[in-house]
Amino acid sequence: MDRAVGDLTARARIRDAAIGLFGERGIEGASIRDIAAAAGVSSGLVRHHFGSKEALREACDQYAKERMLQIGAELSAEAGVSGLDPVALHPVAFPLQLYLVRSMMDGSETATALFLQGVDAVEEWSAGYGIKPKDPRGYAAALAAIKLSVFILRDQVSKAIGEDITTPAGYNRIGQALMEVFTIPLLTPEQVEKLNQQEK
Amino acid sequence: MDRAVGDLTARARIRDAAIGLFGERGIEGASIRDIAAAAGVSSGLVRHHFGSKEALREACDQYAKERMLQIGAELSAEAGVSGLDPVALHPVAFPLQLYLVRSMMDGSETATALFLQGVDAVEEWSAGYGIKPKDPRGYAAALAAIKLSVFILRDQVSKAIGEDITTPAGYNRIGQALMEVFTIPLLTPEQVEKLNQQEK
DNA sequence: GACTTGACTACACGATCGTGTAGTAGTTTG
DNA sequence: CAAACTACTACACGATCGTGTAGTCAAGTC
Repeated sequence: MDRAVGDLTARARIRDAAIGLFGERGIEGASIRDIAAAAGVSSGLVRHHFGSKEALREACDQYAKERMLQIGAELSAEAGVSGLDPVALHPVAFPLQLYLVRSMMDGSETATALFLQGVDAVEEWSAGYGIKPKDPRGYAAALAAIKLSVFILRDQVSKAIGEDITTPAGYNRIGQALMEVFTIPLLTPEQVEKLNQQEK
Repeated sequence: MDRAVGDLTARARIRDAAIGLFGERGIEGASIRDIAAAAGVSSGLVRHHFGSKEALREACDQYAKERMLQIGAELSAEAGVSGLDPVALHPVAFPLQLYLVRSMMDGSETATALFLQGVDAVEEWSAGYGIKPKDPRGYAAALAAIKLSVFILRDQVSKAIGEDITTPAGYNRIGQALMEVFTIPLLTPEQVEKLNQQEK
């Protein structure tokens, strides 16, 4: 029988279902039986292919990481994009990003390593861009965290602006708003100096 | 017997233990037995005082919300602070903030309402501050989310900068870095315009 | 054609979960 | 003093969890 496009193997379906459910409900919140049901297989098959829940999670980590890097490479190849990469907004990358953040929050080393890699990238980019923060590393870490913030709080942000940011329209809107955060100086250097003195 | 300062009632100890464990491990990750053990009581007493896990969570939501607003009011009374409020950095507020974010991510209405309240505050403040974004609501939502991002990813950010941001020193450092994000314009309005045209 | 191998299911296991029940000790109330 | 109430513990319950075991079935191998 021919395999139609999107007609994945059971192993791939399990992995995709796991990434989806883990990302939505967290690692603890999604049971192997839930994942098996979502993939349309028995729970035993999950164990057969991945051995344990922890191993399944590591496989998801690895796959999500590779796909994210792959998508990022594709996007930066087809257009010279700026440091505020649009990877996170890519339709395929979206569930991957959700999963990685959840996994990261639950202590995944792979996901954390990917974050650190992102911080490195931001740091290099900002240096090449001519930005000279007093603390380049801290600056890059803050920017990297900010890039994920809207993702993590997607439900709350959606509710706040009255528009689902997981749709292209809402996504665009919050993307624009984020750009304005980076465009409008909220504080002048003088104000920062003043605040620093208050703290002492 | 006199009650020493900090010698809380069992009910308060349970609530505080729940906020701590829920915040660290997530709602699903912390069992009633864990919470009871952390509070030094039997698991039955948790049920006696709060009825159910869901009710315990709602009590934690309510308490955390009230305490956060209370701390915020105290801080803004003792010093006219700017819109980038230092509430989140207050030592007492820290575990409360951790809890609220977790609860929010797990779908708490109370925590989400507090977030929306924060967006309102940011929007009002930025308007009074003379900031004129094209999308004031989206801008405020993005800023509110950013304020929480460093919190949520505290472990990863700490690892990235090689310093624990839950300590005063590390906290100060990442706070400064965040201020620089708001001080240094990353994109000029012309660049934003250019990016918008690319998307179409 | 017998044998092996891998994909897959069905089912049972111990542990842990939230919850329910029964009962004790101490204080308050009439 | 007795009754009632509150704080609290011990323990048992059904459900669900991750995991383990046994076995089916089809495809490939010699």
